[in-house]
Amino acid sequence: MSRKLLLLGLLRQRDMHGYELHEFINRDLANCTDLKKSTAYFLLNKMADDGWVIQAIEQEGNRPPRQVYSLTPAGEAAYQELLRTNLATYEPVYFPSDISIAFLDELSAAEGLSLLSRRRESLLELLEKTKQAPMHQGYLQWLIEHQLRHLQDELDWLDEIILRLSGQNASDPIEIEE
Amino acid sequence: MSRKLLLLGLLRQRDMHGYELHEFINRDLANCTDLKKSTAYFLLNKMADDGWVIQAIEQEGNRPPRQVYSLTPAGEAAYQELLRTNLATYEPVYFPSDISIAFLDELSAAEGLSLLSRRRESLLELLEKTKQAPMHQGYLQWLIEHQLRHLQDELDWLDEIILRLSGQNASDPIEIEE
DNA sequence: TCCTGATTAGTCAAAACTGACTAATCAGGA
DNA sequence: TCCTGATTAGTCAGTTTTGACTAATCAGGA
Repeated sequence: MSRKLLLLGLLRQRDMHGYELHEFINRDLANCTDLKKSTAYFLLNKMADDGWVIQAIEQEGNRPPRQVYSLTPAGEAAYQELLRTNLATYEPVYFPSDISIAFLDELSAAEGLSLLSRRRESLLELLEKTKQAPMHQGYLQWLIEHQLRHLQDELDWLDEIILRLSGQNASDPIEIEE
Repeated sequence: MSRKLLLLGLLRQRDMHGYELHEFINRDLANCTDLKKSTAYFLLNKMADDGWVIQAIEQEGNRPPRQVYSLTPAGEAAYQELLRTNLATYEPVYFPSDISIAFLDELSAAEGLSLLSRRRESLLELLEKTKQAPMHQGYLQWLIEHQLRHLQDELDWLDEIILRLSGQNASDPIEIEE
């Protein structure tokens, strides 16, 4: 749903072809969503079937022809509705990397710590990459700021559980807090 | 990947049938992952095909027979590997609810604020529900704690952007920060 | 006893998503 | 000029995920 909203919102600003949409999203919005090329095409086709967008064939110079998409009135209406629904609801997110935390007691504290420090590396790398993200106009910048805050919070949390684990002997019973 | 790890990890503790697995995950781990029933069955079948688990037919009383799953040695090996990979990497998450933020300039500040306050309601509700989550043993509790911290951070962020938006007149140009 | 609605335990077709592949064109150096 | 590797613009078959449905059994009250 949010992916469709994104595509519609971008097409609303100006007509684009599929590849261009995908390029923009993957270069400039990589830290906000991950939309694979084939998914973008799939959604565009679906929205064309539903009459939300129309495809026009455009030929530029010698290059092979390409599909340029633009919003229809129905697409504009869908956009308005999706925008409001998305704004008004909070979609929960889950942390796939948390699952292994649940099974930490299968490992020695030493191995757990060593693996988690590799996770820390990988998180740090992501944080740095996000900091390098190009500046955006207007509210787009907020998305990056949000992700940045989130990654910082994640780092804090990871350090916290590394600390807890460090204070524990492998054979000690696990302490459960109230 | 993390879903398979979860199923394997649970089956490792004791044999279960599909419905039981799904029940446990949806009741006790609802704030850590969302695994639909049909997805659980799909994954279990796949893992059976791959020789990670075996199905045994169990009949209890008069009830219709059901498939009980248990780990094979190959499943145990897969579990060990998935556990370490999952622990050692940080999987990024994206916020589907952020997409509409990017298009906030399409709305008047008043309408944006009203929609965001409904979002705040929905987030608050989720936060309360998560606080009500039953206590868990050992590291499982950490997952809930993580989700709780995260939701609290999300609330802080939401309040921050509501504040920023409140200070803005609908017709003012958008301020971009350094 | 019979009926009703909740619980248990799934199945299945359809929808959504992805990775791997194709094929053209262009830029640049040998 | 010709060759090579990068860029552009997709397609498509396969995988993953889901919602809607089925069908049995059980608990409890009328």
